[in-house]
Amino acid sequence: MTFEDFKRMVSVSKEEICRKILEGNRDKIKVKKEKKVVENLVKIFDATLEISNREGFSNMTVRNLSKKAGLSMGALYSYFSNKDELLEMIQAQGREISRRVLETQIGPIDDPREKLRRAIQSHLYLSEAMQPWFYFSYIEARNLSKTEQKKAIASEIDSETVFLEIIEEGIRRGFYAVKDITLVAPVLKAMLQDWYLKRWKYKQRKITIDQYADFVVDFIEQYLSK
Amino acid sequence: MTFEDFKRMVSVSKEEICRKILEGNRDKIKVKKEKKVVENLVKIFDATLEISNREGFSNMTVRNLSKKAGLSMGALYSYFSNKDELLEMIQAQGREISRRVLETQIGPIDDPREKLRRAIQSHLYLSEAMQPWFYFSYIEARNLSKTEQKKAIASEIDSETVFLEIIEEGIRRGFYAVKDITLVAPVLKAMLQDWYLKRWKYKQRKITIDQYADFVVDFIEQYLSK
DNA sequence: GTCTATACATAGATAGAC
DNA sequence: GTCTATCTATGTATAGAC
Repeated sequence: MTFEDFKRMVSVSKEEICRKILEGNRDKIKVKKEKKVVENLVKIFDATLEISNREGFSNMTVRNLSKKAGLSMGALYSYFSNKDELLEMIQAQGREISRRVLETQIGPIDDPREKLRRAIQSHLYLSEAMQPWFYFSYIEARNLSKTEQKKAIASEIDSETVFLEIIEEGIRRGFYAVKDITLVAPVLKAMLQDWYLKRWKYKQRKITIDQYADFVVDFIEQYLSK
Repeated sequence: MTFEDFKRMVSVSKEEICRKILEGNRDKIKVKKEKKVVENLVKIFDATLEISNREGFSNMTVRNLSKKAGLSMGALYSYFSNKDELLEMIQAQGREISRRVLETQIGPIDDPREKLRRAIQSHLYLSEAMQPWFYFSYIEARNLSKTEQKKAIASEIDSETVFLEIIEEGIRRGFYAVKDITLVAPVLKAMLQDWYLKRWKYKQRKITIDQYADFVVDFIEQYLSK
């Protein structure tokens, strides 16, 4: 599967995402016309991600957001009741999509080696297709409330566990060498995150997503091979 | 060399660091008594790092800082002329110390394999000894002015180049396999950074710094080995 | 549903007494 | 060298007209 195939398969269009956000937040959003809501949510999240990823969420004023999104301040507050709620909505949706996509991508695969490759690839592809969301989620997690921070941490641990279990299965089935793998999943996560955290670096050096994916897979497999 | 040896060798005490900051900023700091300055700078940076690493630099108010540092707001402004300058001072000092320590630690070593190991170890040890500084520098780099951001990027590239050149030398001298190493240094950096960015994770799992260092060295060497 | 106008709080920064 | 008091700008959030 290429990156283009991936984008077609998983529905990560802005409208799609905003429709899901609406579903999960009917109580918080005051406006009732579904079409209108989705339309405006796209504007709001686009603007929020753009401003925040440039100058930080706490430096983004609602006035700035209003201007960039093309909605008045009053109108904005019909879609969220305060700034923190806006932050939470984006974070929650990011987690939800990650979990779902990863699950559907690797669920059916049996061979642990193939499964590991696809898990790495899917993770990178998804973070590429939704780069602003992933960057935002990582960087702004610190601005969440204590309870929401716990959810972010749980999500990180969760996706790490997915990798760990694939590797353990690979060892059990004799595909990988028997060795201490405590730190493999954590550093693998770090490598995957670096792709969207340091986009500037890889762009500048003209590294494609497939080159990066191949490298990470190769790197990990060398370590796990007997 | 153990972590304890390292801390004794390189002078990374708060006073030491603040004395260096004073040297580089005599023009910006209005107070003249050297002893007093160092004493207060320690309080100011301690408080800044503590508050910022918890809730972000932009969410830290000068009032909060004043309270935590035990100095009035008026007094604070004798040590920096505005909040951004405070940010820059910390960042500049972090870069300077990193560069210097890394250089002195690996400078004299000849064998590329030994050099690579020491570079990884020193980098981790330093980031451990100065964890709040490193965390702050990474996270708050985005709040710097465009010119200062360029310096931060240059510093990242610079330390990456150190690793790259050691590895190239290792290949030339026949210690490592001849293969494409374009992405080795970037992901190595990502792994080193993860240690101070996700302190909570490694602490919780009781991973020691030496365990982590050994793993990263092993991981990289497996990949580079013929 | 969306706007404008505004209330109210809190931010960064400084002046002038001590 | 340090403090308190205060200025001014800007922040979030809402009320009420359209």
